[in-house]
Amino acid sequence: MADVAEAILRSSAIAAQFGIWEERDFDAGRCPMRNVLDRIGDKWTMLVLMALAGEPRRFGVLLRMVPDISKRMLTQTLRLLERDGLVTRHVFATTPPSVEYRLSPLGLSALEPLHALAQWADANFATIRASRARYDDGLARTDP
Amino acid sequence: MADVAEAILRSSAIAAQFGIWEERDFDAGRCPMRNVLDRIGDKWTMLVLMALAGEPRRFGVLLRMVPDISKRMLTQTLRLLERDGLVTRHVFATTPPSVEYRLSPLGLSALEPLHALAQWADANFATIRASRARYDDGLARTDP
DNA sequence: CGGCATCCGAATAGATACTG
DNA sequence: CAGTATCTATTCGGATGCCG
Repeated sequence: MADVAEAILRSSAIAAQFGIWEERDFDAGRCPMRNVLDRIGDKWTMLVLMALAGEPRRFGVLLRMVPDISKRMLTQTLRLLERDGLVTRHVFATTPPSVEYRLSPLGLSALEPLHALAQWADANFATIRASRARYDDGLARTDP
Repeated sequence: MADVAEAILRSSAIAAQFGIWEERDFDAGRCPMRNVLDRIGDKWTMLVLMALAGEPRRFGVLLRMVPDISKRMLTQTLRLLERDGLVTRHVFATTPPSVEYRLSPLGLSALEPLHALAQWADANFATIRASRARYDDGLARTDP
């Protein structure tokens, strides 16, 4: 029961947050949530952050760790993370050159909410899949 | 200092999570995080969830609350949320018909990690903007 | 009021080839 | 090794019009 009460409180907090953002209008440039989601919500960012969570990684290592990502997309993702200050880039002037990427303190701090989200996703994915199956089945039966 | 240690712990947990998901391969259909991010990471889902946080809302109300969303996108977003079981749809056979959407218990539970993410976004957005400005400025100066 | 169908331009991302 | 450049296929989303 306590968690229901907490959920209600949270929903009020979210609703209030929505109100605040609404007043400042939701212009993508100024809304923090839209900005953050635009970044971590894309196809690869979250996987790259996770791959960097344990220790710094070199470009080629990341390329092999993150499944199916292309060099083009990995470069772009890393550049955007670097631009936002979540990741730092260190070039070692060896031959052949090697470049290491690591999470900044800011990037590390982002792992907290992202981990919470990951936990929720893991805990509720089965339920969601079941709901999808029911929904799709319902549609399928009414159609033919 | 304690929070640094916690951050390290979290990063290990994330790295471990990555390893688990990696083994089961990250196929979009089977990876919980990719599924969840594919949903809440799109342009409108988060805003719709926030608009529904406080109380149930009718379609037309949502259309006015969420800035710049079109009927097409609102319908699509609500359908996907309904399919995943985060939102329930209630039709009232009045004339003209009215349809109410509300968060399910599952949807309510999702607000917790999302709220954490929203807090992080709000707290760190200024830092991120500053980082972007520095980065862009650095690029601008080296170019011409 | 609450949708669905269609069209079309814009944005995304994969494939491929080339470079210091 | 760590990128960059270019081209193209696909996806996304806005606009519009129609319906119960």
